Amino acid sequence: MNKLKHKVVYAWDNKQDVFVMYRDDAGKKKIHCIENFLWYFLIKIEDLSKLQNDIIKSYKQNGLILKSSRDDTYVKIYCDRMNAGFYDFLEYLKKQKVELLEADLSLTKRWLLDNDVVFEEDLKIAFFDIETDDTIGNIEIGRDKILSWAIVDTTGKTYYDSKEDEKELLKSFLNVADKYDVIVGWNSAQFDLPYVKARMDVYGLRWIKKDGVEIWNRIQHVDLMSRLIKLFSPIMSILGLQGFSLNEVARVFLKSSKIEHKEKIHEMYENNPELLKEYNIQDVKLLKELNEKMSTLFLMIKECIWTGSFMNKFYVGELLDNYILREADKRGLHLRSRPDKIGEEENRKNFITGGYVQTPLSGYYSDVRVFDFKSLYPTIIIGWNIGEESHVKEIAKEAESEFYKFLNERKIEEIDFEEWTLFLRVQRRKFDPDNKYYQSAYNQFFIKDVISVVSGLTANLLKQRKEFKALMHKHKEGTTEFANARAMQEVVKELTNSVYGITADATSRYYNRYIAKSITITGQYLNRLSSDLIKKEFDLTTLYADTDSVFLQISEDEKVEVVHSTINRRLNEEVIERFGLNPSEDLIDLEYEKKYGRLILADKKRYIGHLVESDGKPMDTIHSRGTENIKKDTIEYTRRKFIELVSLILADTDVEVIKKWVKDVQTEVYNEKMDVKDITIIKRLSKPIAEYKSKSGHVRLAEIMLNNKEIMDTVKKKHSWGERIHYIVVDSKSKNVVLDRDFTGVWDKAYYWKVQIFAPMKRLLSVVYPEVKWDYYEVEYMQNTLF
DNA sequence: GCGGACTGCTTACCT
DNA sequence: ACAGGTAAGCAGTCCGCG
Repeated sequence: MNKLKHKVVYAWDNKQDVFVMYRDDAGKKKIHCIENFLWYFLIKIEDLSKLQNDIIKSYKQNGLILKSSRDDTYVKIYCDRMNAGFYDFLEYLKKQKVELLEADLSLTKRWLLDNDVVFEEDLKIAFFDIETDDTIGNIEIGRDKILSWAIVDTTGKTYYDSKEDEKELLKSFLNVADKYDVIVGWNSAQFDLPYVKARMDVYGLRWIKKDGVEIWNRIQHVDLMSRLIKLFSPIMSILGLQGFSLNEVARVFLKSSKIEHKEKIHEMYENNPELLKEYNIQDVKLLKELNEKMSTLFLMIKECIWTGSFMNKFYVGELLDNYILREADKRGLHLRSRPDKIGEEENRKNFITGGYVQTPLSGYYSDVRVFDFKSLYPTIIIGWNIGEESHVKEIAKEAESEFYKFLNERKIEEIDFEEWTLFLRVQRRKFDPDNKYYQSAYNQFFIKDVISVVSGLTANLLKQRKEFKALMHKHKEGTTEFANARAMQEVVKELTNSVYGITADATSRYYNRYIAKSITITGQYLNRLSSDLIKKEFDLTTLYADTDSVFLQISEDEKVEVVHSTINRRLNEEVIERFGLNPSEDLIDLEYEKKYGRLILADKKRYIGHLVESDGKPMDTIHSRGTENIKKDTIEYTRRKFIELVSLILADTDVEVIKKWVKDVQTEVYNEKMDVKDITIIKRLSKPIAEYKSKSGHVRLAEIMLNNKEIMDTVKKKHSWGERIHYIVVDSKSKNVVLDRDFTGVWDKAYYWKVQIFAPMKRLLSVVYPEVKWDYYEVEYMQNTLF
């Protein structure tokens, strides 16, 4: 095969030929076509004996198997994937218990792995948006005409078309889009792209060719909204971001907005074409500006180059898969195929244990310090050399069943820590008398001397991250070098954090319950070990712990560093002693992260307090996790009063004053006229209405709205979430709820007080003032007391 | 018909 | 279309209750 001299912009296949796009020296798109690409998968050489000669022969005769080759470890089987018997053949192999390797790879992926290609970094990008005829009203993909489109590229070059002949309009869109490598839209995976596709099908335009390939197929697509949702949905409240409409995102990040218009799109099209043009172009300009502001695509491109992926398949699982396949390939290793539907179901039957969540010593504390394990799961993957190749499979099942025998129906968190330690010690003597392995807390064993692909990769990623961080500090903020280093640091971080995820993902080729559980359960053990050591060394009791965090009460600042260094030293000593870890390693680091001057520890995953220090920087803010003030289904009134109450508590207000305050709030709820906004409950739909087994208030209301065609049903797709239903409880006993717009002024005050307002407060109050009988305030308010 | 005890479903969160 | 753990509230069911 002649090696491609140019950098690859994009590649795809039609199950027969592979098309590789690059740009020539003049910058023109060119296609390199590998006709009848010889695709293959592999099996292990020891599985060869499981095959029956006559059957293989018949597959050869009918042209399915084209040829085969072997080395010491693997047999490559070259096949015609278009052959009707292809899937039969795979089924036959599975029935013979032959493990298929890399049989799920597309022709493109196979070609990219086997040819040492360089990915093009300088991609030409354009932002696009379409406007469609909205005369009818409801959105239905492809039903009505496309009225206009706008495109702007990264240099600011702008295109717009609104000609009446839709076929010509689409042609011009296609021609402009094809000047670029990637087109970027907003919610375009759900709207613009399928819409254009559907309308092009009306005129058969999707099959127009240029240089021998369909133009439509040679343009990559990115939905900027999906990416920003992934990046920012966890921190929406911090950003003050209400949602992911283009207008809202532009408001928060750009302090800009879409063009306002009162007319419908079709009215603008007919009566005010200039405004439509302005509107359409403004949208793509917002996309361009958003990207400039956040370097989103720049980062994505970096990630693609790094892992060997294309922009239009930008999922963490896919990126990591490409990366690991490449790394394995460099070592001459071939990996098993992704599970089929049956294998996936099998995988799902196993429940992977997660992180350790200690039942908190609920209470009101001062000087609470939070410590965090730095990159806990990556640390474990590296320290224990966890991975497929290092895993000692011969004893895996027996050692696992020993673990479950030991658990004896108990939950892991119920196990006495000393007992667990003792069990592991006995097991280690039994399974690893020669000390050749690392033992995980799940009683699985990993060979010491051959570094696994996943472990080596994770170590490499952590090392890279350190280097990029150092590089960042070497350069000034605002320079290209700084931006690059920061981008790469983020890329590496995202990948590192996802390595554990793919070992527990039932659909991934890296799924392995022994491995996934070894990681999480060792994490549980380390967390408990740290508490154990802290108790022994300093007689400090851990107040709370969740996965990789540990909460301790330490008043003196000087003591914090002592605790930190002592515990880290002891942790590393203990893992060497208990699990046979490499003595030179000094991996585990329980970092000091933040301090609460005061902390109300309410329950698991629910706490709120006065944050006074974080990452070495002084702070002065109320910080909470899981409590009602940050939950989106909390009514506004409660949100406000809750924070007010917390402020009173944190300010050492006398309990009698607080009791009076509670009573006053109750009086207000029962007697004052409330703003609808204050008592509106907002709940989001998560799936199509028909799929609900249990129909709570918001679902019943949504059902009616759906029947009236006021809302669209929820689509069961990634990143497309359902409508938020705003409603008010009129009478809780009879389950009477109304939409906020239909509110008549009648609402169930007793219900609101008891459930929506007082309950969250009571949970805090009974933790802070356990001696007070707060139930008293729950009872119905008597407007006219006898006294 | 209504409530308590219980289970399962649903939402939204934490790491 | 990378994971599991958890609280809280409601729906639905069973059952008792002259």
